[in-house]
Amino acid sequence: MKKREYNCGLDAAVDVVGGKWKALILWALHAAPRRFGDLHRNVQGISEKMLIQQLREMESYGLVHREVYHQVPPKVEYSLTEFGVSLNTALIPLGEWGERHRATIEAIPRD
Amino acid sequence: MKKREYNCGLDAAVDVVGGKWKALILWALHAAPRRFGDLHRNVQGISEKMLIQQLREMESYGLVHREVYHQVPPKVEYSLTEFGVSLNTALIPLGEWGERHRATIEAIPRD
DNA sequence: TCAGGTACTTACCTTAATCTCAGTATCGGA
DNA sequence: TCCGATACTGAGATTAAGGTAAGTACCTGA
Repeated sequence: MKKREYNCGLDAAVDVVGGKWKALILWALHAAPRRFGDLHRNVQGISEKMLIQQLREMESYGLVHREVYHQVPPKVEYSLTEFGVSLNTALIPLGEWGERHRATIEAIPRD
Repeated sequence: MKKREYNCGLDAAVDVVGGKWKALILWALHAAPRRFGDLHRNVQGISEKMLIQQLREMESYGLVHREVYHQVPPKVEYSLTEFGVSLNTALIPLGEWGERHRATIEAIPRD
């Protein structure tokens, strides 16, 4: 996130959820809390570094809660806060749109 | 857009609408077709180069229609296609979420 | 003592996104 | 002939995002 002032709500929302991974991570957390390794397996293609970086950012935004269990080997669970749930809910129609038009989107030529 | 294959609909949608400007341009077009200069004035902070670049991209995705009027000085109008309208509609809840939590989002510390 | 499992952390590098700023094309009218 | 209006276009630089690979820390149980 770069800006502090926005022209409209969508501007602000895209700034929060933009980037390659945030929406996917949010999505992966929608059903239940997940451990770090679990998320790593679930969000395909993400590196450990990126995963943590994004989780930390979202934690600082108040979207995600981080729960540490003091065990060895360590266990850390991530879950959505209420704020995170509300964002996830707002993303549902966009996800459905993407699902509905997936073939079209994948067929768009790029170079 | 970089990818050709997605894990879920949201993944695809974020790839389409991601970046700093696309959602805002889409939004600016929701009410009516607009001329280039009009858009430029309406999407605050965007440079001419970025505006065209994004419009062309969205045109190639089939989201935006470009209508040229052969006049001097030139007149070009951009409007949403049906596909663009459907995406815009899917973005409404996200826009509302951003509006509702705008103050919270603006208050997030960044560095 | 030492390997194993989990969750990070760090340094460094590559690529992609965005910005700045100057320039082009067209034609009607002063 | 030259200016103004509009819609671009391009070079070059800067900034941000993302990736790779190796290393750390902890305790447990063999």
